[in-house]
Amino acid sequence: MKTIEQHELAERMFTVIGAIPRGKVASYGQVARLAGFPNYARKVGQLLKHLPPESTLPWYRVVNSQRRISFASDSDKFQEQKQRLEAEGVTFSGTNLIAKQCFWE
DNA sequence: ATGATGACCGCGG
DNA sequence: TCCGCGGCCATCA
Repeated sequence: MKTIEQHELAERMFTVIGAIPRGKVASYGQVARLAGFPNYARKVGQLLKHLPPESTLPWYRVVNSQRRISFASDSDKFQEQKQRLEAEGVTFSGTNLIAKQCFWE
């Protein structure tokens, strides 16, 4: 993939993520597709991973296609993401499965 | 150059 | 629902 497109890819993916409404979630794959880069779900994760801590981007509204948080359930990151989502009204089942609150069906 | 590693995905069993 | 497997694509040792 060309370098110039890399920039476009990141820019568009951030735009898409920023468009996810409060209380709703979207999967990595969906973000990639809507950004115009199907098959780049892993890239989304890679970008969020390097996101600066002070970023205001709602990274926590991105979960995997199984409607689950992609961090180990015992990790701090998992707790943080879950807490942020619950603060917006997102509900989890006992097995940490997120209720059907996907932005894009 | 090559193989391992991810904040992944979809299909089966 | 829970696993395993193959496919996917960039990054790094």
